[in-house]
Order: sequence, then structure tokens, then C-alpha cells
Amino acid sequence: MGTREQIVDAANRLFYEQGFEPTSFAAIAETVGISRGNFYYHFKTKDDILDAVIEARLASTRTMLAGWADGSADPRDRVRRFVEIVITNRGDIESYGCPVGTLTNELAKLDHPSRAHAVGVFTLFRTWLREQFEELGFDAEADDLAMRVLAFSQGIATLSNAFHDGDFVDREVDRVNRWLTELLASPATADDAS
Amino acid sequence: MGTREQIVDAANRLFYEQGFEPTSFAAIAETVGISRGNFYYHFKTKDDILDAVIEARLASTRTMLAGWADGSADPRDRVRRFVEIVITNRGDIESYGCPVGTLTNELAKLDHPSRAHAVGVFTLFRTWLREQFEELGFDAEADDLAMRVLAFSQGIATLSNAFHDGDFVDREVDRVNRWLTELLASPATADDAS
DNA sequence: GTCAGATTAGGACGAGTGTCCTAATGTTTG
DNA sequence: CAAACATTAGGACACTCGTCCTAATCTGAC
Repeated sequence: MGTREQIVDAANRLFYEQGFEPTSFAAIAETVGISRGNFYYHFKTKDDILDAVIEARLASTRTMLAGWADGSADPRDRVRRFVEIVITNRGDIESYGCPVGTLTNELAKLDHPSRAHAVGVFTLFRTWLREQFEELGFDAEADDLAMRVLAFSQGIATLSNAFHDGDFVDREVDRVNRWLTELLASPATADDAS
Repeated sequence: MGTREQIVDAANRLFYEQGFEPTSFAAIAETVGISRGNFYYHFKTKDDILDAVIEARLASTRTMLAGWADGSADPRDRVRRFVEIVITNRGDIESYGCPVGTLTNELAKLDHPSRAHAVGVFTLFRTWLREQFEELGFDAEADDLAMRVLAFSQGIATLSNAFHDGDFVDREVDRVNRWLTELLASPATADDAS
């Protein structure tokens, strides 16, 4: 693995665990095992590496979503797969929250020009979820449903991070899976209060 | 208003808008209009002022919740009142997210000793919501319902901050209000997938 | 082997950080 | 008025930050 790739990987992890602002060049360089001078050869500014990290996240998200699409023919299973991220990544989320939501919010507070870039990861999930609901027969409501699923996972992630309650995550995921089942059993109630 | 109180107020706002770590002593002092030396007279360390800010948030939250309890005899209206925070504070949430969730997560990433202290604000809301549901006749499920309402508002806040979509907030609040209505019409389905 | 280009190491730079000290000013009490 | 205390201002301190420069080393083409 090339040096540049190692830097992006380390920064990706550190930005997630510590946040963008508190993570220093020195910390990244130390993680990779290179000097700060070498660092500068690959990235001129801290914002450059942030953009590279976001780009890497966009790419890996696209790959993951495409993999889910290939892995299951049933859009409902695909949506479940997304919902269960909060279980798969339970430990990290309890410790650091959702990587997408927390980075987006940090950049918003910093009034950082790359905020919109980071929101792109959210948009990737949103669009992918919308497509699943469209395949399930929803039309105008598909985007609403996608946003609802997104909001659900963000709420779970935030509270899981705050209270460190793993049972809560399990319960809520079960609940959403049941909601999905009911939703697909009676599409007419897609806009109900559930 | 005393200097100390002004400092806490300014720090409270800046911690919300910029985050705890990126907010410097100098920025707070400048906002209040005092020297950094004077600052040190009131607070020895940055962590001291963080604790003071958290304490102020706990106090104002308690006051707000007590006011809601006095302002409405119907627990259902009280819960609605909570849910509609995301509308009342729409502008701030779009710009900076939820003050409780974002601070808690930042402190988690910083591995900061005051993280648990900050979670106390969440606990205040959680307990208060649980009490409302208990008054509404729920027993074992009351805490689950409280967490569900909390998770809802956190999900909305995060996506509102990411996408800057005010209509989405309105839609979701309406949806939760309808869910509340249905929930109270048929308490037996409190644990359904809604 | 030589030389050009890619890559790395190490340190310098000014700016900003939290922290701390000291002197000056205000304010209250006797 | 005078003395004791509370409050403020301003700057010094050591440190870290992102940035940048230069010299050394590695790598591959001829």
C-alpha cells in the first residue's frame, strides 16, 4: 500500500475517532510512521487530506452499497442490511457515533468549505435507499421513506453513543424491521404515523 | 449580569456554534469584552468553564421542563412541546445541530472526563419524557417510549443540519404527532413497529 | 555507472493555544 | 482617609499547530 493511501487510511480513522479539528498532522504522521516533511510532499494542506478522506469514504460507500445490491435480490433485505449497520458497527458507534453524521456536523460548526462534500456520503445513502423503496413500488413517498430510515439510524447512533446501551439498539432495529414488514404488507399506509 | 455569568453565557453559545475544542479562551474573552487575565480569575482551566456551561445547561433545561409541566396539564401536550423543539429552534439546528447531541459526541471523541456530565442533559429529557408517558398510563414501556422520542428528535436534528431541509422537519414532526395520537388511542400497541 | 526524478527526513517559521504571574485598578469595610 | 479584599489588564511562558524549505536518500532509465 502506497504512502499516500496509508495516510488517507490513518486520517480517515483518526478523523472518525478524534474529530477533524483535534487531529493533528503529527498524529497522522506518527500513526503511519513517516515524518511530517514526507507528509507535506503528499498533501499540501489539512483541507487537502480532508477532501481525500471524504473522497475515500464516498468510494467505499459506493462499493458497499453496490455490494449490497448484488448480494440480495430483494430490496427489502437491502434496506434491512442498511438498518443493521448500527448493529454491525455497534462498538465504534458507541465510542464515536456515526462517522457520517458526526463529521458533517463538525464541518458545519467549523463553517468548513468541505461540508457539502461530506454531506455527499449522506446523499449516497439517501439515493440508494430511495431506489430500494422505488423498486418496492413506492413512488412519490420513496424519498420520504429513505429520509425516515436515515433519521432512524442517526437517532439510534446518537443515543447509542450517549448512553452506551446496546439493548436499546437491538430493540430499535427490531422495531424498524417490523415497521418495514408492515409497510410492505400494506403500501397504502406508507404515509401513516408509523 | 456578573462577569462570570457573562463568560458562561458566551462560552455556552460558542461551544454550541463552533464546538468545545475549536473555541479558544481568547474568543470567549473577546465576546464578553474582557482580558484573558480576567478570564483566568474566574476559571482556572478550560475544563472548568466546560463544567460550568454544562451546569448552566442542566439548570436551564430543568427550568424549561418544569415550565412545560406547569404550562400544560395534559402530558400528551407536554410531549408534543418537546417534539416541536426541532421546529422552535429550526434555524440553530440547521446551522449547528442539536446542542445536546453534538456536545456529547464531541466529548466522546475527545475522551473527555466531562462526557458523562454532558450526558446528564440527555438524561434530564429522558426522565422527564418517561414521567409523561407514565402519567399517560404506560408503565414498563415508558422508558422505551421516552428513548424513542429522543431518538426521533436526534435523527431529525442531524438530517436537518446536513440537508438544510425545513420541510422535512415539519413532515416528521407531524408524523410523530400522529403517532402519538394513535399510541394514546390504543395503548396496547405501544410496542408495535410504529 | 550516471543522472534525473520521486520520495523521504528533519527542522525552521510565525501564529495561536491554555496556563500562569504580576501589577494596577475598583470596591468595600473599619 | 486607610487598609483589606475583589476584580481587572496585560503580558510572559512553554507548547503545539499548520505550513514550508532544504538536504539527503531512494528508484529507475539510459
